[in-house]
Amino acid sequence: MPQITLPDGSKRDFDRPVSVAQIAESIGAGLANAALAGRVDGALVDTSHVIEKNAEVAIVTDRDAAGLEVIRHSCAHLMAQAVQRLFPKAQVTIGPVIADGFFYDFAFERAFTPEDLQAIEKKMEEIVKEDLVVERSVLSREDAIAMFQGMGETYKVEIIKSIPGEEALSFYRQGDFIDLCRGPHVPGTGKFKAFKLTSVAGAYWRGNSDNAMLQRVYGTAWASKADLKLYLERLEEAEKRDHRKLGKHLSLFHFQEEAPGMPFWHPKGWTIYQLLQDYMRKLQNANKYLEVHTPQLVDYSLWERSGHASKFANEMFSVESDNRMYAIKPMNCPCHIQVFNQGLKSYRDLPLRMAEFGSCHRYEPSGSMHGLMRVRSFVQDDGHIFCTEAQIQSEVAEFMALLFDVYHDFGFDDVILRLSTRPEKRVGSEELWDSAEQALKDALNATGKHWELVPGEGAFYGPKIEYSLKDCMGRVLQCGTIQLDFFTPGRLGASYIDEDSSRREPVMLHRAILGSFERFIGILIEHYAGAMPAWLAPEQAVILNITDNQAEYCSKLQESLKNKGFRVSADLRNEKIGFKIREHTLQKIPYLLVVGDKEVESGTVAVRKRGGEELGAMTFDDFCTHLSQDVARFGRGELSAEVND
RNA sequence: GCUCGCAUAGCUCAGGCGGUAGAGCACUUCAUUGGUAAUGAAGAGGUCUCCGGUUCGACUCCGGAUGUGAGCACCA
Repeated sequence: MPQITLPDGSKRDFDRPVSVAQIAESIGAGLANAALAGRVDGALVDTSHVIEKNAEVAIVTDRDAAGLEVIRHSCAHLMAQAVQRLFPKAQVTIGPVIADGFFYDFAFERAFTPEDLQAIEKKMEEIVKEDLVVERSVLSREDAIAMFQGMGETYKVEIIKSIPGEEALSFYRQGDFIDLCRGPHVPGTGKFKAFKLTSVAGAYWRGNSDNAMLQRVYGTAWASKADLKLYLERLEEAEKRDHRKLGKHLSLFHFQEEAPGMPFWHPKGWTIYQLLQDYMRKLQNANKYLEVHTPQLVDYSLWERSGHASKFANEMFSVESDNRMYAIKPMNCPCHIQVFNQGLKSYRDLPLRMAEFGSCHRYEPSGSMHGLMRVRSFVQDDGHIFCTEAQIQSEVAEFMALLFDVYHDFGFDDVILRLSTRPEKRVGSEELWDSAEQALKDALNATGKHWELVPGEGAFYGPKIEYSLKDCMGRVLQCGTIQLDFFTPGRLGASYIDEDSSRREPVMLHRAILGSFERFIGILIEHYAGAMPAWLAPEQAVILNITDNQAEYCSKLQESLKNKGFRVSADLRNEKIGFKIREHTLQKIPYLLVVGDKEVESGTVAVRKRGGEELGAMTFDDFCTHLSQDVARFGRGELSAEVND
């Protein structure tokens, strides 16, 4: 006789085993209708799940994050059913929930077209109208394999065979469609209120590029039409912020066929680039980094010695000249070790922090390139710390403090920390890995922030921490990293003399905060929607005259502001003021300084902020103070500007 | 690299049973000197990405290359 405890603490007694749906019914008809699943003692179950013992039960509806997941998961089944009705030859494989939606991979003789997508969506609507009951059942492995074999679903057979253990498997049937699935699922196909198929693309079976390519159909599903609309608007917003689009519109950079994946930086974009680099250089100097500069072209033998050639030969650009093979450096660390190796090093020299803004090239696969986010030529805020094992933890801690400061200056306060530990294939003793991983864990714990463990994802030469930030659209972007390396220094002959006069190999920490400047600028453009905060804006202010009468005053004003170190231009064209305001607003200039006869007479400027706010007339000195204060704020807490077309 | 799209003026994009193309903005010139998101008029501007094929004729159809987009795979 189960006693059910509801989330509000109230208890209900039933005189026989009771299903989640019946519990919902007992509370109210509205809730019974809204019920999508149940949570019994913390575990998600179907509404048909029968409870025999005392339990804590919550009814899951679409107002619950878990309910939305159930909808999306079930929507993947709905789509698979629609696909199989339209294309009986299509085989089903897997269909998981992803952020904001779901996908389902099908094996089919041809690619789906956008027209197919429309037809599938229409068929899905039909199945929703049919309001089929979704039934859970349990089959033994043998029966399940026999059933799917009979249906010609060879991929499903393979999936079942790969599931370890001997326990029975659960299946979900809705009308003519049945799928292997852990569940839970919505009780009926009438529960879907808002979904849309968004795209189709190829995807390898089991994520392995040696396998067949399947057809992956992406979709999104929401609790209501209004939520779906909000989501689609969010996609549109993201499209407007696309750094490739804004980069062209604001004339920051361009790409062209002759240099695929290698940006041509325009004056404005390069201004941002240099400002960022100056900013990092100052911080690094203040944090005892020693900046160096090493060759871009290095004899291939160095890459053979470092071990890169054997693993990354296909990803390195090489140059033959004078019967010698050179590689264009894909990274700076082997060169930094060459600098370290000059002169005998003592333990007193450690930790030695070396930094370089070195131009690197990598032959990235053509399909992986994406605007500034993934390029073939880039510069990192790269640094290598040579230290002893005992110094690892404090070096990592100091690095992290610097990293959080930097991110804060850009308004990124939500940082995701991930520790990747020893992979299967690795070098170094277990004790070394133990202490290295522990040092990283201690440093992470010392931050007091939440961090995730990613087992087995470390590099073969050492564990690493990766730092991802969340932009204003909620997208997660990996930028910073610190990697321990027990391998490369020894391989390239780095050593120091320890206290006891013995020769030892230093540990090397590879580290970056921004990652590559290219990618980071791409991220900033999208984060700020192109409206860079004053400290980074390529043009901080534009002076606009009303008529030719004020031209001379404007030119002098511009000169004075430039002398103060501000980036200011003057637009003295014979155009109406409204026209100029519009043009420079679209160029997202932080401050527009309007000068008419009134201002000339009073020796002021009329200041208009980006976004339209009028600050009124100001003297030259007042404006300088205002702009200086704005610059000093960096991008801390910067709100995303509205996007104009 | 793989699957499927896309490639037309500086930019954003139309277009055509296969008969060598159009708009808006930008640009140039002229008029206009105007107070906070588009002053008016005129003009100039294109090997329709490249290389083959089919055809009397290809920007349009077919094949390939390159670039690019969405995914997948990769990311020292």
